[in-house]
Amino acid sequence: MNDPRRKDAVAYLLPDGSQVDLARPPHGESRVLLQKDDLGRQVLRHSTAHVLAQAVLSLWPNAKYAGGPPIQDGFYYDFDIGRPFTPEDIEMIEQKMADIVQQDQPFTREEVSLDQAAEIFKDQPYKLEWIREMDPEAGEQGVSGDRVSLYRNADKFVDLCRGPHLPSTGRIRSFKLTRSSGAYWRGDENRPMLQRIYGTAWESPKALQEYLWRLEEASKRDHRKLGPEMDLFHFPPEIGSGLAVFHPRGGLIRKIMEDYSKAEHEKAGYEFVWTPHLTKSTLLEISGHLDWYKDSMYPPMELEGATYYPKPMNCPMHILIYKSRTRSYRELPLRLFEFGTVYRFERSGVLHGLTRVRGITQDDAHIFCTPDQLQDELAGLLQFVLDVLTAFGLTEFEAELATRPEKYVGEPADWDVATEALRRALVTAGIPFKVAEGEGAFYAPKIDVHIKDALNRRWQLSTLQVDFQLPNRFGMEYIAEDGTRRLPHMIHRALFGSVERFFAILLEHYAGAFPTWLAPDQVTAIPISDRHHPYAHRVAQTLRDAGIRVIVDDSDQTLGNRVRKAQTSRVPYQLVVGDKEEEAGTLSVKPRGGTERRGVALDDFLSEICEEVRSRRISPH
RNA sequence: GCUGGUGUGGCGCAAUCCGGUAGCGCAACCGACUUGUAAUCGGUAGGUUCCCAGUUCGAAUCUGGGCACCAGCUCCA
Repeated sequence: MNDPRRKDAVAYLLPDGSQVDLARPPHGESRVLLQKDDLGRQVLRHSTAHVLAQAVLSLWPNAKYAGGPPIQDGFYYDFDIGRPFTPEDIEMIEQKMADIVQQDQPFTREEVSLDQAAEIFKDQPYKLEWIREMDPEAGEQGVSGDRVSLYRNADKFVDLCRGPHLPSTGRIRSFKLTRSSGAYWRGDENRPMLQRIYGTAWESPKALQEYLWRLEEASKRDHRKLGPEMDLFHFPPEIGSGLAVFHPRGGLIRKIMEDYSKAEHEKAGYEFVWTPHLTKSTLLEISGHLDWYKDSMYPPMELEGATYYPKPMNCPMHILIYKSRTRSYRELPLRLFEFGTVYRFERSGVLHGLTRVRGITQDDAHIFCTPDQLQDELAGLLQFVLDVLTAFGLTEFEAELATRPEKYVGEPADWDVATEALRRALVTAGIPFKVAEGEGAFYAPKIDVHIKDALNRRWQLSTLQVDFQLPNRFGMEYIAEDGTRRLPHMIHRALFGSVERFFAILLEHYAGAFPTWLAPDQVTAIPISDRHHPYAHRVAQTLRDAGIRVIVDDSDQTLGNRVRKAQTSRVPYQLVVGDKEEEAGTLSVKPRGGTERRGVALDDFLSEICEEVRSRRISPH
């Protein structure tokens, strides 16, 4: 069941063209036909969640049930049965659900008063909590005033619910319970932990199979698996959770990413700075970060009467560079860039491979400008972000405009100016975006740029923030044309977000098969027999002289064995050379995932691959 | 941090429930084969069963603590 207080109610279009508000179905209409669209799926999953709760209640009559909405790809429902669910429990529940579906029980809707609802759910403390909080005046949940809607199926199960539902449980075609785990009641870590069961439901067995395939594919290309397997990086337990080491091949990919990024930043007018990894507490007191984030920072070191912290962000240090001398309006915008590694003590449970680490390298820059320059700077910056991400083969963008949170610093009027500047930049760039109310940082509103990867998963990458607070706190100024001292505006921005996270996303996006320009090994040369070793090495040297990364597999193995290894290693090109090639000075060229071409002149291949690398083409051919 | 789960040669797994000499495949190494496009054959070596305590005649297995990882919750400057 949905949290009745949800405000994101959506309308659902019935087959006859009339609209149904999911929060308030019209009188007499409690049924929606199953359709293969998002809203149809919501209704399906919502109904399946009811069946899940019904199954749990029938197996554990004393179970307390809380709520269970449809979610991306499925649904969940929270319960309290006094202990966690075991895998055997889940199997049993799934079987019970299948029975309920088989029985084709009709869903029916009714309306009762809040008092009647409280009586019906008198043994259900979680339901009662919701009922008590419903405001009869607001009429949010019920049909009107103090009335609230319930859904039953076959008099065997009743739930507080806004609906709508499928006509009957028999309409549920394909579902599967996927996992269970603890979840705090109402998402509050100070409240009891319930046991949540997750499931998925689809309009056809085929759609379910496709979904399960996607899950399997995601797990196959999981960077935590591919990374060590491809010898790119690992997390040594001796160093500690969330602290990765990059191996030569991973380090090379990282270097290529960073080199490209630096070259683009240089072209875009950035200047490169470097700042230390430790700072006295003084700096963080001025910036305010110590007040806000002390709990998620590495603890302080006391030395010679001073207190030092590993830096949790780079911004204040860049500000000190700005402040090192008087700045004129002629110098602005001043753009300071650094690959800055920062340390944050993320809680142990949130760490996740390279996507959530404790040692984070940001492609971090701070732009200081005059108020007049702000708008142009933002528009140019947003385009720069899209251009750089596009070069890495990420081409589907969406953005979020995150506005002032409940806890913030500064003047609301400044926040409004900054937010509006960001909004206009989004409109200029023409990126689809939605507003995330209250999701901004404590000191600034921001734009978050999301990309979609090859499996259609969304990742948040870049962030752009307009900050009036830190310049204030640090007393920054510039000398304006009229000779007066003015407060500069400050833009925080990162494109990759974190190099580690971006690395992981690329690894998963490409399933390890990096475009040639990023691939640590670009070519494998395979001599057919011992007598072709010299030719293979000559070919390799010619390519290397042109900057191509080549390995020669002259190991004592059969040709088939070495070809297989080259294929499974995801190297973009394999070159097989034997008598024919050596005599003619040619190659047999087989691109990763393509078909071989024999008799290719070495020079031709060389210019092809060099052009491919130069243009950063995504797939080899 | 919280709830639950997992931890066995480099990798993937078996033996764990019910305590009794830790096994298999791949990879590695050695040898033979000299190959025309996804796994040649034969042999060898490799283990503090995550760590520390405890129970026991005996612990990979049971108990306690720690570390690391996994799923989710909460958090994410």
